[in-house]
Amino acid sequence: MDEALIKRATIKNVADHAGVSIATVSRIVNGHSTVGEKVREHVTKSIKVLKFRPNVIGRNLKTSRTHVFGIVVPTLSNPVFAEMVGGIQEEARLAGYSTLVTMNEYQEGEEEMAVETMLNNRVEGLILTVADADNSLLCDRLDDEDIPYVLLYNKPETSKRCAVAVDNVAGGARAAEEFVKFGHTRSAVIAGRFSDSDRSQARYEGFSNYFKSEGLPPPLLTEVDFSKANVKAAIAELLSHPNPPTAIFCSTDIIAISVIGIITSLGLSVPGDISVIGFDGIDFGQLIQPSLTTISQPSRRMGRVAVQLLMDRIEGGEETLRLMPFRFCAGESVTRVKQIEVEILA
Amino acid sequence: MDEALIKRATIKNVADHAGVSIATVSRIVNGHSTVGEKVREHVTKSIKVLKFRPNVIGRNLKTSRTHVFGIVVPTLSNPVFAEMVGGIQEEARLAGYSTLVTMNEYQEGEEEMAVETMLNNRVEGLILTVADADNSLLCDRLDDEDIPYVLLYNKPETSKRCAVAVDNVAGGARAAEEFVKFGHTRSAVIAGRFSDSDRSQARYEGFSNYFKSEGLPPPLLTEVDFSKANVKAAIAELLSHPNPPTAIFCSTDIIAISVIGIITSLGLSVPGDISVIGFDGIDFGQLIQPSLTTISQPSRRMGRVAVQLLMDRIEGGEETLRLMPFRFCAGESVTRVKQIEVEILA
DNA sequence: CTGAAAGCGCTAACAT
DNA sequence: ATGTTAGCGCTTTCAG
Repeated sequence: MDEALIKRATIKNVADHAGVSIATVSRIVNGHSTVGEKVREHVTKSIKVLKFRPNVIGRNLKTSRTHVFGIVVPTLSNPVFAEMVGGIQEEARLAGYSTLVTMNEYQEGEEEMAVETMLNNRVEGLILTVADADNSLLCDRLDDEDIPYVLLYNKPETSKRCAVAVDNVAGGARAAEEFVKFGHTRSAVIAGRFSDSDRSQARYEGFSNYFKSEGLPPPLLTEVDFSKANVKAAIAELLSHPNPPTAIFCSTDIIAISVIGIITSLGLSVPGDISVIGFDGIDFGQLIQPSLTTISQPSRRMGRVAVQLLMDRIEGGEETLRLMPFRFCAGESVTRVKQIEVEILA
Repeated sequence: MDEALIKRATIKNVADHAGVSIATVSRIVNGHSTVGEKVREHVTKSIKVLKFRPNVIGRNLKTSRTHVFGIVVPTLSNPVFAEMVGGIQEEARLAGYSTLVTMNEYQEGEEEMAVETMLNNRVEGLILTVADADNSLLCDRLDDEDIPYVLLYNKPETSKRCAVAVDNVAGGARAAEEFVKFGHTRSAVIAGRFSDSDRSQARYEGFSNYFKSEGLPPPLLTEVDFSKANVKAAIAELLSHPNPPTAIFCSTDIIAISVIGIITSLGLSVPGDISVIGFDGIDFGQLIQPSLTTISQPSRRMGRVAVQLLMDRIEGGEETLRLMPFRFCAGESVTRVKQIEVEILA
């Protein structure tokens, strides 16, 4: 439990080995100023021989910089987050930053500790997705301690926290518009728990409002966690209605894919009997049959933009919201409501 | 570009504020030895007031420990890796470790640099999945520099590198056995590029060998990268055969899901016309219709075990291979070969 | 029970 | 062009 850190050559070892001062070695390692050609060669050889690897910890302590960002996501098992982390890393690496990643699996407790650790490690900023952007203890503390951070996917409404997000309400409305365009009047929303995700709630609102504004009955709402059993029960419940919905909007693609699988396994057809729209735009949606119609977020790009915004922040930038465009992605999971349905209604 | 690190209270500030020495503060922060009750209270208050957060960098420099592991995976977009990273983090956190994660997107170049950065940051060990365990420049360097690491998913054959993996050959054979049991004789394998994945190759071998050992014709092999277009072409090619295969084994679930989608969209049925088996056991396989029959790896647990093994290593442990059991996961994507097929052959 | 002091590996003035 | 030196924030003997 003691000397886990591998014993490695220090800058002093190199200096001694090469017969120069540590300052010279430092200069060479960091490509600074001019160093005599001969000396440079000589020292470079010593570095090779001793397998010298500059100890970033020493440097960090001296310079008070770590070049590390922290990332906090609910889970990596949802590809939408995995993708965004990929984008973040791409951009961060370009800027010379590494990333400390943590997921909270939708448990607020873990989050606390993980962020604590990150802050103790002096990450220079954080990128995170929280349950509720306007009402987050974590963000409160970050604000209080003046830690630069940017939210990803969250779109704060009442607070003016820095964020990169799509307009979830508009996205939900877009889904509704599509259903209505195809003649659907009886709809349902299967959404992730509102208490776990402000996005889920916003998407529902946008969807619901559109139906209302068209004079159509409001959608039936079911909140679910991400277990399949849960979704199954929700579907069963919906189908037991005397006049079941012909269109289901899901707050995430994972739920939508699950819904399609369940409906199909029940001997019904998507979109033949029921049309489905998801939200996120994960790759899997395009792999399955029928392919998923969805409101697609540019996750990878959002990750990259978040890094840029975070770096701006650190430099004192003031931009607070970067709204990203979502894209309606037409798949095969939506179709015109059956004529017979229309007749029955008439 | 200069003072990105937030100015925070140091241990000295706390000491001054509380009117004690920094040694005392340190003791309290680390819960060491006995400290007078009054002093402790007083100092604790100062810590609160000044929002003191111990600077781990200083500690790391002093103690030569970082409590950080590095993780290198090909991609996070494949849930099998996302899941394993989840397992790693769970276990690592329990042991008081954080993790620096990097993905190489199957590009060897990025990997080099990322690992370099990790080593400079003095990670205490690495957990990685490489293209070819027995033939990896990265592992060579790690060996050379005596950096503790454990491979995950890779199962070294010729080298005795430390690894946590399932028996991919046996897994492939298990898939073949299932097909044969159901009367299939003409098979195909759609596998990830062997040059990208030694697992892919091993799974193919196991599958292929089983067929041969049963006196059946060897499977048709197609290597693909992870683009859908690629898989589509592979399927088209297979179906154009005069006597196309009735069973397809895919080296990963992602490929399998893609294959099922494509076959279905072609108007054929899985498993009605063609049976499919995947490998990995990702959640999505159970979400789709038909649910995927697959050789499932305990990814999350493997991640946890990898952490344990890595810690053993660091302590001087010698264990080199932890073989994990795969689980045959029966879905709905496999069925008995059609009688008519059998007749045609007869 | 508490304080003084050395030093982890490195960078960046400041000398020369 | 190169060397000297003072810390960065912390832990940890060693004294008292």
